[in-house]
Formats: sequence, structure tokens, C-alpha cells
Amino acid sequence: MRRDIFQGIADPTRRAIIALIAIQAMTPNTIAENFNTTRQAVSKHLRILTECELLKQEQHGREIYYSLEVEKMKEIDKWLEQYRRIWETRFNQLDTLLAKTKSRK
Amino acid sequence: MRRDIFQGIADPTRRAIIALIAIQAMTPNTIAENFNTTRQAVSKHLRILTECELLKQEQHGREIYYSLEVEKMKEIDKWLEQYRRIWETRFNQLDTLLAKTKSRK
DNA sequence: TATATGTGCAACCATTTGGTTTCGCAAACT
DNA sequence: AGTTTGCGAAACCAAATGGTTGCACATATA
Repeated sequence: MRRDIFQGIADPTRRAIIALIAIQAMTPNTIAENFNTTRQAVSKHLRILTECELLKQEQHGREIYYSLEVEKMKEIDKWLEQYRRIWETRFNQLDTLLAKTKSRK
Repeated sequence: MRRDIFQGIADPTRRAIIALIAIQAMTPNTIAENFNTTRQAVSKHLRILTECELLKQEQHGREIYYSLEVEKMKEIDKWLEQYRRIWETRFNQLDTLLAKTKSRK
């Protein structure tokens, strides 16, 4: 049972949950109201997201508030970094190419 | 059969393939040499990555070179953007908090 | 022309995934 | 105390996933 961020954000419903939660903390019932599935299905997604530490729980009486662990999202950003370097280099290459073409006129 | 970028990068082997390909274009056989699976298994991953447009093919005789479609990677960056705004805001809040604490001394 | 090589595709298999229904349990009302 | 409410856990199920082996088919090479 793999449980990393990439696995976490792979499912569209989970990405929707993340987007929802990002605005403000919510309880499973409130979250489930936004989807066409059962609360239990949403609960499963919440478990997966919590296990890969993208979400954190806060208990208030019998209610559990789920909120986004923004810091964890940075890990995706960190992973992207190496490729960002590539597309920025390519952009620079295009940039110097354009400069050359310009000066040639 | 879902086939989007998030699904594409969900598998660790596929992320490794992306990292490998990012440096230079490669044929399935060469790629497969880097993994403990069969060439066919790698071929399946290549198909998935190509279907979600993260990879592009270039045929040279009987060899097929796979290379990274860097532009497509930007879509993940674009998705991250909304959350980057959140963590930057939180950083700023921390920043102003620190400034306040400082000036109070 | 015969053979070797590089590749994709199909069939098959065990495991995982995403969903459901049913249940148990603690917290909050009446 | 009895009932409602919010939740997670378990059992079950169909579909998807990641792997395998075996095959077909071009393109090189002898």
C-alpha cells in the first residue's frame, strides 16, 4: 500500500477535497455534501490524504475538522524544481535565439 | 481508464522514467535496462506517459526515442499555483508577525 | 534470403483502488 | 436514560493497475 503525495493527488476527487479544504477546515459530512458519493467514500479519501500527511485532523467534540497541510504541498513543488530548471533553460535558449535573430536584421 | 498528468506521475517507476528521459531521449530498451522489470512493463509505462502527453515519440528506423514534453510538466506547476499563493500568504503573515514582535521590543 | 534486433500488443494474473452497505461507538441533544 | 448525530472500521464488490509471458511485425544485418 503505497502512500505518498503523488498517490494522494492522483485521484480527482481527492484533488477536489484538497481545493475545498484549502479555503477552510471542514468536517467529513460537510465535505461529503460537495460530492456525489457517500460520506464513507469521502472518509476513505480523507484517510489516504491524512496518511500521506497532506491533511491534518483537529477534533472538536464529536466533530473532526480536516485542514490542508500546506507545507506538504511544497514537496511537489520541490520535485518540480528539477524540471522547472529545464523549461527555464529552454526558455532562455529561445530568448537568446530571438535576440540573435533580432540583431541580425 | 483515467489518463491525466496526475495519474501519470503517481507511479514511482514512471517518475523515475521521467527523470531519466529528462536528461536525454532514450529507446525503450535503454530505459528498461535501468529497472528491475521486463521491457514490456516499461513499455506499458511509456504508453501511459505518452497517452497523458508527458512523453513524445520520435521514430528512427526501428528504434523509437522517447523524450520529455516539458511543457506538459508546467500543468502541474499551474495546478500548484493556487496553493503556492496560500503558503506565500502564510509566510507573509509570519513575516509581519515577526516584524511586530521585533518593533515591540 | 535467412536471421537477429527493437518494438508494440494481447492474454493472463495477483493486487490495489474506489465505491457501497452495514455496523459500532462516542458525543450531544431530549 | 434514551435517541440522534458524526464519525471510523469492516466486509464486500467491480474495475483498474502493474506485472508477466508469448506473439506479431517491421527493420536492420549476415
